[in-house]
Amino acid sequence: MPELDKTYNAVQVEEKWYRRWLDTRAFHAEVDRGGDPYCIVIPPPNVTGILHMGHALNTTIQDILIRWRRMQGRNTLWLPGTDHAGIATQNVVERALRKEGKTRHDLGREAFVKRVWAWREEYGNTIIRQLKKLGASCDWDRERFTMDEGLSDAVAEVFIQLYQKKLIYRGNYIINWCPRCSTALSDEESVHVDTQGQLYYIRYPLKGGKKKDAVVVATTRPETLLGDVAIAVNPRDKRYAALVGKEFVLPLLNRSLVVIQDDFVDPEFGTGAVKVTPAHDPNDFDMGRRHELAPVNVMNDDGTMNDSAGPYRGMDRFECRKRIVEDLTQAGLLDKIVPHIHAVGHCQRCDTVVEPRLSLQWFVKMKPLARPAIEAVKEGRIQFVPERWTKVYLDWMENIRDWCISRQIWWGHRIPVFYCDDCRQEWAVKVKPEDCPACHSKRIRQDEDVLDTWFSSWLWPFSTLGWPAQNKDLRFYYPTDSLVTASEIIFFWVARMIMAGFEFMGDIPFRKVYIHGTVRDDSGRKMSKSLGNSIDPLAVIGDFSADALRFSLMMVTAVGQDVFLSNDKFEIGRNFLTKIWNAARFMQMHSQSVSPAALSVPAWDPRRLRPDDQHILAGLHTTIAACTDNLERFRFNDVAKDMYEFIWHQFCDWYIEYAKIVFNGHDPQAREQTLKVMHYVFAHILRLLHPLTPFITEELWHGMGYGTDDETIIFAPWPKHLEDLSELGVSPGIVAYVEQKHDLIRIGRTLRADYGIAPSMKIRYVIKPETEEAAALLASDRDSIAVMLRAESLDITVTFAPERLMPSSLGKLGAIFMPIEGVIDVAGENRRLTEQLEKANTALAGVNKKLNNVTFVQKAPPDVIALQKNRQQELLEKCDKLRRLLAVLSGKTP
RNA sequence: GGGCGAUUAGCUCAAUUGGCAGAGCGCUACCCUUACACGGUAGAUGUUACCGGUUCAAAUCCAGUAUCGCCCA
Repeated sequence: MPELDKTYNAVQVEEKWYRRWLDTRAFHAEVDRGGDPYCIVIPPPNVTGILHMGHALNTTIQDILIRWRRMQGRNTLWLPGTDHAGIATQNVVERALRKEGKTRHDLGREAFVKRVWAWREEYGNTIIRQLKKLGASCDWDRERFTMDEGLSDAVAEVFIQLYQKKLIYRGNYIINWCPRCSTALSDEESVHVDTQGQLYYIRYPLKGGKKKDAVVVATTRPETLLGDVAIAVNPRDKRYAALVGKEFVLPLLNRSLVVIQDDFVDPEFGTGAVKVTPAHDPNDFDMGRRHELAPVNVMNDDGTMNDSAGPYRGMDRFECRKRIVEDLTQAGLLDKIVPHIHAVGHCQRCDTVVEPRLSLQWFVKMKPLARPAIEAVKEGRIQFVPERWTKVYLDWMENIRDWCISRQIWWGHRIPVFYCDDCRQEWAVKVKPEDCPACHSKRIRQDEDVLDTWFSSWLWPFSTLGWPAQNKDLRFYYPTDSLVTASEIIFFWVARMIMAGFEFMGDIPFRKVYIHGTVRDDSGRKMSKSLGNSIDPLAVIGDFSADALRFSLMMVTAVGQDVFLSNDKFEIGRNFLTKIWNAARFMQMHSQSVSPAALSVPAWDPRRLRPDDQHILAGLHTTIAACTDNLERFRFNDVAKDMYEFIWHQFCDWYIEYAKIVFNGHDPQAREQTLKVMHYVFAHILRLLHPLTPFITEELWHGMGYGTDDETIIFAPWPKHLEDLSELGVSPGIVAYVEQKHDLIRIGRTLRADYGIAPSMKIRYVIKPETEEAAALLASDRDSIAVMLRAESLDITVTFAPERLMPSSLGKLGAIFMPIEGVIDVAGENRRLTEQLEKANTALAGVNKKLNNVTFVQKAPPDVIALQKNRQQELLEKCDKLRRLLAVLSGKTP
C-alpha cells in the first residue's frame, strides 16, 4: 500500500473522490435492488440561490442520514432538485433587463419567459454544483426542477382536481399586494415587522353640524381615508351610542359617512371610533361585508392613487400620506399625532411595504385539506423532532386560512383556466383547447396569472417520483422517510406537503420532520447578505475542507437549536481530521508485516488480549451503540461528540500510546495481536465516521487497504454493536481495571507536575496496590505504566512502607509514591494531601447526611441507596489512607 | 396582544427517568518525547438568571419575576 502523505491534502482528495463517486454512480438508487426503502427529498433550493450556511447545515444533516442508512443496507434514495422561485427569479431577470433599459413589457410575455429559461440554463445550476462540493450523495440522475415537464403536469393535474372539487375558487378578497413586484402574495409571504409609525387622530365633522361636533378616529394610514365608507364603534361603547346612525363628513372629499356598530371595534384602541375602509384593510373588509357597504378602492397596482382618490390621483401612496396630513392640518381636522409601534407587512422577496388591497384572485379552500393532516400529526404517524414544533404546526393548521395562489407575474405555472369571451364559459384543462367546449367559439383566452411557487413545492415528495403516473418508483419510495428543514418553512412547505400527501396520495408524505436551527453569526444575528455577516461555505471548504465544515457544523449544532458560527469554529473539524490522518500514518508505519485487509475483522486470539486491547474494544462498542442510537434520534451533535471523544481521547491518547510500547518491544506475537486489534478498531472508526466526514474516511479506507480499488466505504456495512463482548475476548472487570489504571497514571503525572519535575527527567515511582488482585494486574502491566509515567523504574509492592518523606497520592487501585532525591517540601506536601482529605471529607459528610436521613433511606429507590453506601465505603477508606499518608509525612509511624 | 423557546465555566453548549453539574474553544504552566505544535502533559474557572413551592433529593417538576430570541395577530 502506498505511503500516506505527510499532510492531508483535503482539497485534492475531496475532488478526487467526488468525481469517482459520480463516475461510478455510487449514489444512484434502483427499486430493483430491493431492501427496505429509505427516501429523503431535498428541500429544493431556489434556482436563484447560492449556497449559504443554512444550506450547508441542511445538506450535511440529510447526507449523514442518507449515508448512514445506505450503510445499514437500506435501499436509499436522496432525491435532489431546485425550485423555480417565481417572484425571485423574475426579479433577477427583470433587473438584468433594466440594465439594458428594458422592462418585461417591452419583451412581451412569451419572449420574457424564454429569457428566464435562458437565464436558468446558464445560472440555475450554481447551487447544485455547490451542493456537490459539500459531498452530498444525492441521486443526481433524478434531479428535478419544479418547472420541468413532469412537475408541470403534476401541478396542472392538481389544480384541475381541486378546481373540480370546488376546493379552488376565484373571488374578490383583500389580499397582500406588493406594489413593487406588482403581484398578490399569500399571508405567509407578507412578513410582519414591528415598525415605529404614527397614530393620526382625525376629526370627522358632523354633517350639517357645528365645527366642534365631530367624531375623532385614529388611523396609522391616513391616506386610506379616501376609501372610507363608514365610521364604526363598539355596540357596548356608551360614549358613542348617541352617534349611531348619524352622518359625518369625510374630510377632504366631503363624502358623507354613517356611524355603524360592530363588535370588532376595540373601544380601547385610539378613540374607540374607527374609520371603515373595506378595500384597504382585511378587518374593514369583513366589517364592510357584514354591513353591506360597497368598498372604494383608491389605489392602482403600483401603489399610486387612482381616480377615486380625487385630487390625490396619481400620487404615490406615501407622498399622498404626507399631503393628506398637511391638508388635514390646514383644515384644522388633525387633532394630534402619537408615536405608535405596529406590525407592518413587508414583501418577503423585496421588502416593500405590503398594501392590503381588494383584488380578484384564486384561492385554495384549506379547511377540508387540513383535517387529515391534523389527524396524522396528532396520532403520531408524522412526528416532529424536536417535538415542540408539533404545537406550532397544529396551531397554524387549526386556524388555517384560505391560500391565495395566484400571482400576477409571468414566470411560473400558468393557471390552466380558460374563459370564453362569447358565452362566458370558464373551465380548467391541462392542454390549451382549440375552442370553447360549450359554444365552440374561438374567442377563448387563458387566465393571465401564474401559480404561487409553493403550489408546485407542496407536491414535491410525490411529483418528483413521477406522479400522476403510477410507476414503481412512486410505489416503492413513497412515503418518504425523513424531511429535514428549517422552522421558517413549516407553514410554507411542510404543512402543505402533508395536506397534499393525503389529498393526492392518500397517505403521509414522510414519517419524521427534523427541524434544525437557524445559522447565526457570533453575536446571534441571522446571517444575511444585507448585514454582510455571512460566512461563505465555499470559502470554508477552500480553507478547511468540506469534511471539516461538516464535522464542525455538527459539533457546534445542538439539537434543534440555532447555530452560532464564526470562522474559528471550523478549526475544530480541521484539527480533528489532521488527528485522524496522523493516527492512520502511525498505524501504517508499523503495519509493514501484516496485511490490513485481513485485519478489519476480529482475527486475534481472544485469550491473549492485553487489558488495553480489551478496554479499547469495549470503548468502541459503547461508541457504536451510542452513535447508532443518537442517529436514530437525530442527535447529530452527540454523534460528533461521541466520535471525537472516542477517537481523540481514547484511541489516540491512550491506545496508540500503549501500542507504541508494544511496537517498541521485542514480542512479535504481541505486536501482531495489537496491530489486529488496532486495525479492527480503526476500520470501525472509519465506518462510523463516514456519514459525517465522507471524504477522509474513503481516502483512508483505501489508504489503509481496508477495501479493494473497486470498492467504496459508501457501501461498507454499518458497525454492529455487540452486547456481549466475551467472544472478542473482553471481560468487563478488566475494562474497569484499565479505567482505574488511567486514573493512577494521571495521579502519578500530577505528582510530577506539582513538584515541577521536567517531563524529560526520568524518575522512580512506587505503587502500593490496594489488593493482591490489583497487584497482579498492575505487575503484568508494569512496563506500559512505567512508560506512561516516564518513569526510570517502577516498583509495585503491596507491602511498601516509605522509609522517608516522599510525595504520594491515592487512586482506587492503590497509592502511588514518588521517591525523589533532595529536600521535600513538607509543608507543600502536607497542604496537598490535606486538600485531598478535605475534599474527601466534604464528600463523605454529604453522603453521611443522606444516609443518616431516615426519610431518604425509607423513600429513595434501593439502587440509589446502594450507590450512596458504596460511595460512603470508598470515601471512608480514602480518608483513612490519606490520614495515614499524612501521618508518614509528619514523621509518625502509621 | 397571544404562543413558543432560551437563560448552566470567559465564549458556545451538554447533562437521557429528578439521584456525584460536564465537554469543546479560550486561558495558565511546562514540553519541538519517534503519528500529530492543526500536537502532548498538567492546571484554574460554577450562588445552574431571580424569587417562592413540591420532594428524602431540583439545573431538571410547579407558580411567579426579569432579560433575550423566534413565531403568530
